[in-house]
Amino acid sequence: MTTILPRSFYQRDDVLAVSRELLGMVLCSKVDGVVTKGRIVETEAYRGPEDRACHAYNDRRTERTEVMFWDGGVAYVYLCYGIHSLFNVVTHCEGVPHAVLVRAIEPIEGVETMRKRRGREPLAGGPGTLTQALGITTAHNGVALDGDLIWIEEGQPVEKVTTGPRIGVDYAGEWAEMPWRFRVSTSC
DNA sequence: CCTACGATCTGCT
DNA sequence: GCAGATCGTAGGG
Repeated sequence: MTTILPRSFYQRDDVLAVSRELLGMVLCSKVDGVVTKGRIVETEAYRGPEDRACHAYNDRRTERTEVMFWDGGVAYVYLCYGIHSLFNVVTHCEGVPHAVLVRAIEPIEGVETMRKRRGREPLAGGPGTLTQALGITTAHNGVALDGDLIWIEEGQPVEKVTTGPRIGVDYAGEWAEMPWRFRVSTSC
């Protein structure tokens, strides 16, 4: 018996808590009739409008960032470097652009399909590779996370979490130093 | 309309 | 360790 995270999980006002608590949860997709799943092991929180590293910094509301302003519980998928689709979970309520970037997962189900989609290692150890493994593209931008395309299931509790600054946001000044990156600790 | 650049990955050194 | 790939956005003219 598996439990799918309800929209209320995402709609809370603390994006840092959601980011941390997503560790250990299971990100699932159904694409081309195939279900693939992976355990979330790394996330980053983005807290617009005050967070300069966030696309929606200073309430910048455009066609791309629009989804971040929606009510929590939908997917924000955008293209990075013209190549990679990056998957985020939108949190908080309508009008507040908070989101959590999923940076890495550990394959659980549909591993052969992931191998086929990727064609190389690592299977899903980065934000751009995990979307490829799960078949997630920008076509999924705005889809509900309690639907049957993309959803997140409750997983095993996480033992230990390490935090640190977010990756690739050096341009964001003091905001780049915020310890808003969360990882499942590999050490004992 | 036009141009600069990015929440990355890969292959080669 | 580093540069090139590659194209949708955003912002300025």
